Amino acid sequence: MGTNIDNARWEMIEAGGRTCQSFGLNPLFGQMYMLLYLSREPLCLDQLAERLGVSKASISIVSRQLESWGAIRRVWKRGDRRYFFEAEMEIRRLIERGLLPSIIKKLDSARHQIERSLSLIDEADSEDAKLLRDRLADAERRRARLESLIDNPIVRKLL
Amino acid sequence: MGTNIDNARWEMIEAGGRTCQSFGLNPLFGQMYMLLYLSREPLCLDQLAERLGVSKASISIVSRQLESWGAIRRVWKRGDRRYFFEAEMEIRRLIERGLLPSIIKKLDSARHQIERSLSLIDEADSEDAKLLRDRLADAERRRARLESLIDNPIVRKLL
DNA sequence: TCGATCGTTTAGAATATTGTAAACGAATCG
DNA sequence: CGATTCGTTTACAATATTCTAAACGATCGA
Repeated sequence: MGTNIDNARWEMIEAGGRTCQSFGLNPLFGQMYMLLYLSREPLCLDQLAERLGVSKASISIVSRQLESWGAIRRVWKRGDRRYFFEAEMEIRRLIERGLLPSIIKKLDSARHQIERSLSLIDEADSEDAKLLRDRLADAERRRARLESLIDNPIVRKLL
Repeated sequence: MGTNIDNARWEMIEAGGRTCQSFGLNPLFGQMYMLLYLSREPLCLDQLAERLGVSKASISIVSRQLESWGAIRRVWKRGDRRYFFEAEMEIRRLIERGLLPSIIKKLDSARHQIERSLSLIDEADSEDAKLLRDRLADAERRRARLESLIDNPIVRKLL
């Protein structure tokens, strides 16, 4: 009956890959996270490569990216030179360390761009300039609303 | 002083492209939406192609995708065979028609996959099966939480 | 110190995405 | 009706992404 378990696990891994792909990411991100998420124990690079059927080089690159997002963690076993990866199980930490910082960064860069474009037309007084100013102000209102949504304590709690 | 206005607009268009790119999307989506968002009047395919410096074929494909997401709208001028596009200015509508449906679809497909994997190991009773069941149940809890977050009236209002 | 193991880097192959020109069908107008 | 305009489709070129094998440096143990 091991086959059914393997199938169930593998389908989840594939689904994780497809989900990542649908967000424009390398499917390996989702596959690797899911494999670790469903694994009893942490896995080393070679195990990850073997089970996902890709080279160790890919695993090396993708795993460091996943780690930088806080989605997986590096752990050591004493007396073993290798290191192992385990999935971050606390979704809150994953969101707070990985997702939110990147969104906040984008929102910040958007604010900078809007301000910069506004300053470029500071002295202009044409109809076109007025329209552009209006639209940029509107965009800034949208942007600020999103920002406050993220900071909202109620929303934070729900995450 | 038309140059400064053009610069301000073009920088916003480029920023829109970069934002889309950072989400793994074709930059043209962001560029095109931003161009329409900052435009006084709706623009036709040829105008979009000319102003963004790409072929009409690309515009044709990308515009229909944007339209299907509810990000832009098709409008007609009487006595003109061409049709024109304008940006959807109501961010709420954009979220409700474009973003949320796609998220809901993903959450739904995730639920299906979890259920399917659970049913595959229905009869299994090994330690591995138990662990997998636990993890899948945990994943389902996460998923359901996200779903309820989207449905939460407080959150809906904030959007 | 030598050989083995481990993780990383790199050069380039394989693949997927994106963009174009040209062909096309449909609608419009003289 | 032709001729023209408009949007779409298609075949293919350009580009970007993803993956691998091989080389590499570091570390450990014999």
